Amino acid sequence: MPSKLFVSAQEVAERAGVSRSAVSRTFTPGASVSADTRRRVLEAAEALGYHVNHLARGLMRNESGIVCLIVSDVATPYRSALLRELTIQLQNAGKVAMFVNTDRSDGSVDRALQQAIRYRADASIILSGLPDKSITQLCLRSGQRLVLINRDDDQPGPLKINLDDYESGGRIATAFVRAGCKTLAFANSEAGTPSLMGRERGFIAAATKLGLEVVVERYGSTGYEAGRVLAQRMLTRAERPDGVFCATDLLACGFMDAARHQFGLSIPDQLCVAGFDDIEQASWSSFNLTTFAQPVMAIATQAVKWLATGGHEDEPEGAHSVRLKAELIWRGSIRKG
Amino acid sequence: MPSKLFVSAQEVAERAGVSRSAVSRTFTPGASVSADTRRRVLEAAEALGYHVNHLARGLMRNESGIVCLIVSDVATPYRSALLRELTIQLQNAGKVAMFVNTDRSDGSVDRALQQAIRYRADASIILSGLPDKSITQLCLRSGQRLVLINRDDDQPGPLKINLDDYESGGRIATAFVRAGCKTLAFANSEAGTPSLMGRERGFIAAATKLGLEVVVERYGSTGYEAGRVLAQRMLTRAERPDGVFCATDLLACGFMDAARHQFGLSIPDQLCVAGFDDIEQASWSSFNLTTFAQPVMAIATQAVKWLATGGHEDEPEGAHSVRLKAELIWRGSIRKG
DNA sequence: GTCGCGCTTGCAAGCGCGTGCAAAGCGAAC
DNA sequence: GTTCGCTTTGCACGCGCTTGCAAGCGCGAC
Repeated sequence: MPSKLFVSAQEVAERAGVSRSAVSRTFTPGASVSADTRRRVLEAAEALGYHVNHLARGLMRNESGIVCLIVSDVATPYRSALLRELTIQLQNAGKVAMFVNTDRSDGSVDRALQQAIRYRADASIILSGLPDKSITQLCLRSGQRLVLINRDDDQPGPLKINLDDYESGGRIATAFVRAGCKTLAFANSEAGTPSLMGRERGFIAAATKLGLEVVVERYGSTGYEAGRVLAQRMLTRAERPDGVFCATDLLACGFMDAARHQFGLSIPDQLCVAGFDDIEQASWSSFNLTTFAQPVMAIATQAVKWLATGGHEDEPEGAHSVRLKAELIWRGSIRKG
Repeated sequence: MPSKLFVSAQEVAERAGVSRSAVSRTFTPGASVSADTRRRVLEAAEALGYHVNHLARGLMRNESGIVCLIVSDVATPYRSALLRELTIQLQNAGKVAMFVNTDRSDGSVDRALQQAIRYRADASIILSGLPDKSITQLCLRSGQRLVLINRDDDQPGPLKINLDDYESGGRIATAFVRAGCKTLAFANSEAGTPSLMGRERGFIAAATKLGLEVVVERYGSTGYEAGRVLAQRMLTRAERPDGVFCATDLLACGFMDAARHQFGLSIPDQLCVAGFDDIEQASWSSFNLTTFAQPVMAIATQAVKWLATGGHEDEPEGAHSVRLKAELIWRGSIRKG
């Protein structure tokens, strides 16, 4: 099957009339090669279609240039947006992204991390789930860096990037009160991740401080369908809420669609809604959703920067954790105060 | 920095009291190892946290297990759905996905393919753009398989997966006529890819055959905003179209939103709309869009199957090209005939 | 006891590359 | 002409792994 193999540095060396090390050095930034040999090597390489074998290089340098992205639900707007930003910035930093899909099953993330280890990835970025402690230990012992995004794990070593979910919950509660809402509600999924729960707790805390109670309902995933179901449940209550904070934009979209088309409610006149993530659909005029923007770019920048600098072990403990601010994007789903 | 390295087969061999080859064979399916040594090796490996180095294995076997996915606009619903399916199926086939983002710039795809070559990927799957002929030649010469999805290139060698775009255009034209539409229109982007143009040509051909003219307007990308602009242009015409086929669902979403919220039109009573892709949003009740479903699963299956079988060179030429059918999903954006 | 067969196992070569080390080349200073 | 210092170059080793080959082993048949 492998009829013609790839061309090796040896062949380039022969064609250029130099030694193999000269070829190697030509493609190693900072190595000592005269301008003349470099030119001859490059010509030969071009003619033969030579490309450095990064598998072999990774073997020698003990640094593969691979960064493993571990994600579930890639097809989701927020996830794919973050993925996009991460891969672009990784590419700019000279790394290449390896992509591993996870599902909800036990050990799924662990298997993904093992894949990363097998390919000697320089680092892994985890966007979903949480790996077993023994695996992360293995990664760190092996010299592999780890980044946890919105995962809120407490073990030392990995870089942890989180948002101010709790504070955001508070800010939006205030906005609802200003808009004159009397009955608040929080629509959450059953996933129970720290970010979702943070938003919930912050929202409830601020609302009670402002003298209002919050009805909380949790159901299903963080997707559109779950939002519809939550609307079903909440809008048939005796005391119908008139200000609903949905834990994600997708939930909010489902919620709004059900509220309008099934319950005939007008937004924001009869019902105020807010979401979280600022996915593209939130800006569509069918939704025009007031929401918090995930600082996707900043998240990616932080992650890549930490990887590029090698993530020094000796830096203060606090530096392993970053908290970013989610910006409130005002649109039309909440009445003006 | 690399304080503790990864554990190697040598160390496992020493701990298990066997030779290094025995370790290697234990992790090579089909190799000859006695049950006893296998057990001892596995125990030692477990204790030490050993994982086969796939860089080194790839070097020997001349088969890295890496498949490179080359995509632009990952954050788009259709693209991310396809990406998801591909990665899942690749994982199930024992491969791992390497992800390279491209942009609109010249040579972007070529650079991506070079990355694939550097990592000695077993194959590359191209979802966006079209590489230079010289690069694809290099890939094929190097023994790297190539899959082009919806790209419609004519050079031999790569597997080409396409849809029946032309026929789909025809089918939807008939549907519009049955719904009693009098003035048809096609809303396209300026991208001009073969798939988009195929839909356009098929739609026009069928419509003229049915005795109707088609207004064609092209603008911008294939996204939501372009759809709004297209609506702006088309719905202000003297002869306003009452049946519009949008080249993609995102265009359709933008078009519908503008038609409703800006022009106060009711869909499907005053205006029938159809799209293409069947992204998740098409099923949302705000849109309830009649559209063609990309056979995402079938596309991925075909691609992975071809890679798994090694894509024999000696098979008949026709086998290098696959045409799949886009299923028409009936929803509520076209009146019943 | 001997032979032959089949299964295991270790040896050693080599995949393509980076890099330390020493030799070579070269120019300037004496 | 000799010496010194710097840059360039080739050699050879090793990264962690697979695999052909031949030796080792156990066992039944003769």
